[in-house]
Amino acid sequence: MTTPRTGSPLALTVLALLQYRPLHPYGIQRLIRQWGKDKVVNVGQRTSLYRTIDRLTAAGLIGVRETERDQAYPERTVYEITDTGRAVAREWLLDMLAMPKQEFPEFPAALSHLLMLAPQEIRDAFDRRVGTLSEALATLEAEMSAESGHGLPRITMLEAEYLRAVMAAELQWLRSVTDDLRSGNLTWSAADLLAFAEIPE
Amino acid sequence: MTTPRTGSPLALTVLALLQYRPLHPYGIQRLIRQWGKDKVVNVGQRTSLYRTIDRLTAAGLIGVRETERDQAYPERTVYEITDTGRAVAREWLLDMLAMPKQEFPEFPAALSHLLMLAPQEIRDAFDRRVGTLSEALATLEAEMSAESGHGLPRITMLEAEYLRAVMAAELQWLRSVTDDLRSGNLTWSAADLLAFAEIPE
DNA sequence: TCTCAATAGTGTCAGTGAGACTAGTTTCTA
DNA sequence: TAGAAACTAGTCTCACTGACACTATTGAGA
Repeated sequence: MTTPRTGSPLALTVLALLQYRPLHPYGIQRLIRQWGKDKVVNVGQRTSLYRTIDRLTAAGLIGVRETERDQAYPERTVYEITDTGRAVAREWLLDMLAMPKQEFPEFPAALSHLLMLAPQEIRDAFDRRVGTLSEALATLEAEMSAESGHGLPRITMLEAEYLRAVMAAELQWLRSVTDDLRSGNLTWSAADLLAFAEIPE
Repeated sequence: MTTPRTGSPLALTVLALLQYRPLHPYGIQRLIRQWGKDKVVNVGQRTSLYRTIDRLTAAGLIGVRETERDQAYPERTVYEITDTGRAVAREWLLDMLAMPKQEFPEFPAALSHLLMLAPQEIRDAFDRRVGTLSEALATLEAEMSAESGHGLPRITMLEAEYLRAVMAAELQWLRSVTDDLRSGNLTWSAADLLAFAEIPE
């Protein structure tokens, strides 16, 4: 009956959706996709969804509404949120908004080992990254203008705005670095390497 | 003997450090901290480090050099990288650089549920986030200028540059949103909420 | 008619993250 | 100088995530 220490994105989303109305797991998954929230929570792995639901149930944050049988599909358990669930969701949300969490995305980690590669290889890799990243940015912006054209208020698109801001920053940084690599503005020598590799024991 | 499908930041870092010289696990951990790489790989949890080392050993990417006994401390197993390890590290690195990975940080997920909160609560939460985030940015910039003053070449600070670019973008976005919230430029009504909540079944 | 996609759920494994626990050693300090 | 704190070095468990595969049924399209 203890509430999980930290609300994961998926757990928060489940609680949030159940505040609109009771749903069965598959319905939650569909709704996440329909509302485009699959950009910010990973619902591709249904295992996680079912496990999350189990945990939330065990913690008393959600409960079983009914078990319906559509005589066509497997049994579907419909869940609803509890009062505790409503309160906890608010707490989690406030916490996740106010306190930045140290996360460890893989790109900066990779960046810190560039010395393993030749300059040419780095350029090629960065070029490829710029390519896929700018495509993704274009897609995102298309979706955003489609949605706003559809009359959706801005408050429902803040997460997309944020993603756009961060992606744009990454792209801009990448482009400036590739420029510097190409122009010879960013070079390093074997001597640098050795100096850096002076390992204190 | 199969190489793990995907190289985690930590696994890559272990391989990278062992290219400079053989090390024991604790030495790896210290080196990560000394070189400031603990900003981009999570080495706080030593469990992961030991497990990663076991996996790399099982995969033949690293091997046991020797087992030394300093008669003071527990036994220390010293590992060294293998030729396969060197090759795999390069592959992983190129892959991680070139192909952006879909990751799911919690902040955008939280953003997508702002409708659960009152405008005032959102403002407060954002203000707190701006506070801690700008402190973190200041710290990072201080470290960067210290390092560059210390004569370290730019190539060794690219990950810090990247982090700074992304953090700055997040801060700028946050500030613009809080401004809009305060100025009344970003509002929403119960009607918006209902329209948004029209759930197709 | 056959295949494919969608519906709905289960299972297994690898890996990460947080934390506690053991146990010896050096260093600071009251 | 005794005791506290911090460092060295490693183990263990638990909770959670992510990837992938498997079972079954149904409806739609080629």
